[in-house]
Amino acid sequence: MDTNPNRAPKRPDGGVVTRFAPSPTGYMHVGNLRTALYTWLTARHAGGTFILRIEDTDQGRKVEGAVDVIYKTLTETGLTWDEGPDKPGDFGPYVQSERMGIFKGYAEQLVKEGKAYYCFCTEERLEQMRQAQVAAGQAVGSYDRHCRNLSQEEIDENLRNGVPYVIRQKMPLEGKTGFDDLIYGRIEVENCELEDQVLLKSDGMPTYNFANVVDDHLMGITHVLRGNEYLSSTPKYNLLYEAFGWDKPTYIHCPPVMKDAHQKLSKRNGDASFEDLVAKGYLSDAVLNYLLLLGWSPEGEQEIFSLDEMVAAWDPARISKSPAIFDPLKLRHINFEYIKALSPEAFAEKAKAVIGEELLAEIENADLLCKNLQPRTEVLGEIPDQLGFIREVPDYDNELYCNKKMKTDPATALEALKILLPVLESVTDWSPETIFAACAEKAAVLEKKNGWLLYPLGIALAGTRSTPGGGTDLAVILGREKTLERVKKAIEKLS
RNA sequence: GGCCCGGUGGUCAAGCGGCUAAGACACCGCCCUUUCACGGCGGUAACACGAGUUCGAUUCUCGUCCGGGUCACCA
Repeated sequence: MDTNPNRAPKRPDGGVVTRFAPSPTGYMHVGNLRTALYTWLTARHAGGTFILRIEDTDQGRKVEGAVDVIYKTLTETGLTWDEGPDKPGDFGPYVQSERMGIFKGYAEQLVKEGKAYYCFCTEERLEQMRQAQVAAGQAVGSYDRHCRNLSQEEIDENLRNGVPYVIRQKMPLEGKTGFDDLIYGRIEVENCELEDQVLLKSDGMPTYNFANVVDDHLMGITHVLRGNEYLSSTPKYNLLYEAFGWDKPTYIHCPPVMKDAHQKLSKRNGDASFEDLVAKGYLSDAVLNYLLLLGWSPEGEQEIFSLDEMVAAWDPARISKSPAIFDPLKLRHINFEYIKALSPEAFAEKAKAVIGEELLAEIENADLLCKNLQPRTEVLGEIPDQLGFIREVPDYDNELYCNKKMKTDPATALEALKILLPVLESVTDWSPETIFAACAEKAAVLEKKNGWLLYPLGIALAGTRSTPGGGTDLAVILGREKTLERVKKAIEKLS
């Protein structure tokens, strides 16, 4: 294995290279998606390279088709990647499980240089050590560096005898280690707080932290975006870069997306996945737009951003330091903005898909319905809730006819409907304009407000106060036959 | 517990020594109107607390409190 870092392919200097490195768990939860977005934006804003690396070394939770979910989500949201498992570049492989062979050499290089050492401690010894620490009232968890100063003879003998070992990094014993984070600024820790971390496990595989540093370096990553739970381990990352003499990346740690003040948003907490939101009728662009604003703010007042506008406006330094609670209500609103911006045709297509063939068949004028639905729809999946009246008029109380502003009550409604029935029957061209004109004309003759006549029509036709359209629109949506039939029934009910 | 990070209205947030402390969502009211919405206009509501620095602190420093993260041969 060639472990000479100078032999690894190098990217041209100056370009920003970022990477999104999800583990394939079978879903994309919105916190991850937000990280992907921020990472992508950081690359795109700088005209750099965005890499997709799959971290699939978590043997415990392999899920079939999980990688496809990642591809699908990124594709659907427009977060295109330049290199990835399906887009080989010069810095692959891009699936971590296929990279397992390259780490041992790097770890051994550090041993040779005296920056790391073989540790032959057994699980039992480590356990005893911890118990002793507890007994002594010391802080638990830190390795006592027993093998750090083994003699060369001891080491050689152990190796000869095939004693299992791990490779640990030698941490400095004194002083401080710090790093600069683009969001959090300078962060320093005492080196004595740092454990001699394991780089290579006894099975020859790298630990996550080690693999990450090596992979990021080999892939030429210049900006590392990740959750701020890594803030405490970043000094160790830096020490590793220093041990190898590699250039350190710019760190950009993002605060978490929360479910409430105490818990992170997670798969366990229910509908935190992108797929679920889309299934409920949120537009993928809207979800992405909401996520953009959850933990980041632009310089101006703009809130709705196309992908291109995001790229132009992006400034990672404006990422917030504190956690952000995911607010479904705000998401609804953003989604609503996107729905309103849809062309009537585009909306109708989406709406009809949700309504379904069966119900559609009972609607006389679906386009008019959709036109009325568009400004009343925040989430596509909730459209059917507004359509209960189409099949049949629900049971309702005649008190529904009371409306102060329209000056109506059951008595006036009966009067109005009786007047309306012949008017409607006489309409030959069953269009919204004609029907409304006929009704309005009648109202004028009666010297009543339109609402006095038409509010009762809406109740008669739908049996509910809130409907996608006024009385005359409902008449068109339901069709002539149903309309006349329902008006007659309502008159009976009121009589 | 040690170490690290955070703390502006209910939520997202602007602010980066001097402001009547933006804006958005939500909520309330009014207008528009053939219902409900959309839209328009207006309103309620915040700098966790205590010291210090300063002529002056939401902005800087320290402490307290609260919240989160992290302390594996897991990723």
